[in-house]
Amino acid sequence: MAGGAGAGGRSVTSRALGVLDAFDAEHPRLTLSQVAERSGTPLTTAHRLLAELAAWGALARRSDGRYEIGRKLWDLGLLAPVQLELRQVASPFLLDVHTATRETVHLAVREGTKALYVERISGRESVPVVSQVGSRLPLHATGVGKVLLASAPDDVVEQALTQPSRETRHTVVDRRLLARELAEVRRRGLARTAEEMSLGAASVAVPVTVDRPSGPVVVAALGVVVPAHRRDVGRLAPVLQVAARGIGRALRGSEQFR
Amino acid sequence: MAGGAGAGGRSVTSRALGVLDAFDAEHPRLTLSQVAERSGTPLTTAHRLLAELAAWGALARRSDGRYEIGRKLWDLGLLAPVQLELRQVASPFLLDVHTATRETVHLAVREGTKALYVERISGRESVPVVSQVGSRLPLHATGVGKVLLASAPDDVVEQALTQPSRETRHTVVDRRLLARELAEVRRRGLARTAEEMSLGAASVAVPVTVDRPSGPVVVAALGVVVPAHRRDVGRLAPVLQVAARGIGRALRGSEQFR
DNA sequence: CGGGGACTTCCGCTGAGGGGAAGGACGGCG
DNA sequence: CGCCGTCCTTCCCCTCAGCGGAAGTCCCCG
Repeated sequence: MAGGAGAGGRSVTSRALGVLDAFDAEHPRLTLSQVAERSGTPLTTAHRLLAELAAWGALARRSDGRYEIGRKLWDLGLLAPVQLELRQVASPFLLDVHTATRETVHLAVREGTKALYVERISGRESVPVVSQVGSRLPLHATGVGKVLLASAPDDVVEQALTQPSRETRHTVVDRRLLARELAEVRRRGLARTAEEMSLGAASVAVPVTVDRPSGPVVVAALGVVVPAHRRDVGRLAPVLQVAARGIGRALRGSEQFR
Repeated sequence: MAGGAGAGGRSVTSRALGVLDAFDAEHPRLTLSQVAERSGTPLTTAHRLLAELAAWGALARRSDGRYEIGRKLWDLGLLAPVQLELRQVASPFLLDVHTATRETVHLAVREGTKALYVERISGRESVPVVSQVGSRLPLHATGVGKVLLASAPDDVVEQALTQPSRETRHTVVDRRLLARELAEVRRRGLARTAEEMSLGAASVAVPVTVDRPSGPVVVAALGVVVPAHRRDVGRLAPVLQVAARGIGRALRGSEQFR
């Protein structure tokens, strides 16, 4: 093929994959020109690549001309063993928590300076929240995030406390305050937030810990999101802690998860 | 690029995607040579493509040399709006059914002559079953399958009843018998199976119906899987029916779902 | 009715990529 | 202990797949 020398310089098989990179959680449906722009691919090339990918089933083309991820990538994606073991082991426990609370339950792991939500259960009466399986949210503004941050290496904490994003008017962005909160989380083994990520929602989260020869390790965080006005938030902690301990126990002795 | 003239003749951007085709539910982890063989790609080429895909994050390479689907494809796959609306609307109802029964709950749609499982909830005490989100199981051997088949067009029924696969020794493979069962399913609005897909598991399923101007249309099937020895299977039907009706009602007025 | 933005089709030139060949790295066997 | 079979990796030359500029089509909007 020619031209490749142009801008960017993807080395990955042609630009095909670059085109897929244009799609993300904020941009799940794109028009031809959006894809071309976002991926830095010349329009003509993007046009052909999209057509090929669509023919293969990786993308689907809607009647309005927009492209979106298709069945084939969905299928392939489901085969990815992302935290597979953790999710399988934890799912029943999340259900238990949901049954007990009727609220939205989350399981997240730390990925860099983000909380990656790997499992989620949400009922009809639960508060609507942004998180979905696959979401990555900031560590400093969510319950599970604070729990994960509290056990993260210093350099990660350092990064996370540098210019924390303001998500709502309640987000704690003061470095000292956040540091103090983290200490508190470590001491109590429990994190709380109140409308720091989305208005109307509060959360409680606890660490999921596995005992290793070298000592206990936090491998995930388990949390519930409740309406901000709910007063009995304290009641939720014990339920979470029991579940988290159950998960930790169930994980022990199993393969590694990472 | 050269050689392309070889066997096969993929027209999709190089062979890169062909290589991904080698991965499926039965073969989620493959070695280089397996990929090469399964995709009909020369070993050398497969080697390079896998390396490129791995560098991009589409694939991950395990320490044992096997490749598996990586984080990137997982992310992309989650963006696919496969039955998105149906799943979002139905999830809370599945939770309700699970809460009431403590058994594995499934939501499936028909895809050709297969039942595609689009949502699933499974608790700790539930019977272990093969189905997962993304699984495709035969229509004639599962509860949700029978429900979907009962409302399928004639040619699909025709195909499904031709050489039905034998999954266990209890699978009904006799054409007349299956046809009679379908009639029964239509009449009662309810399907049952007993160890037809996996030993030890029985199931009950009902259709999820949406009222259209042209009349009611079955858009999905809702089912539970229970231990084969459980005697009160009849008790489950009402729960399912209430939930199915709830889903149908919630779906009405919303966009279409294919 | 004319201008502009978005999409589609064409096609010639070229360097990206196909894949044969050869070179490790194991591991089992005689 | 050396030989051979299997699997993975590296090299590199030749070729045509595919890049992308240009021109054409559609449709909306003023």
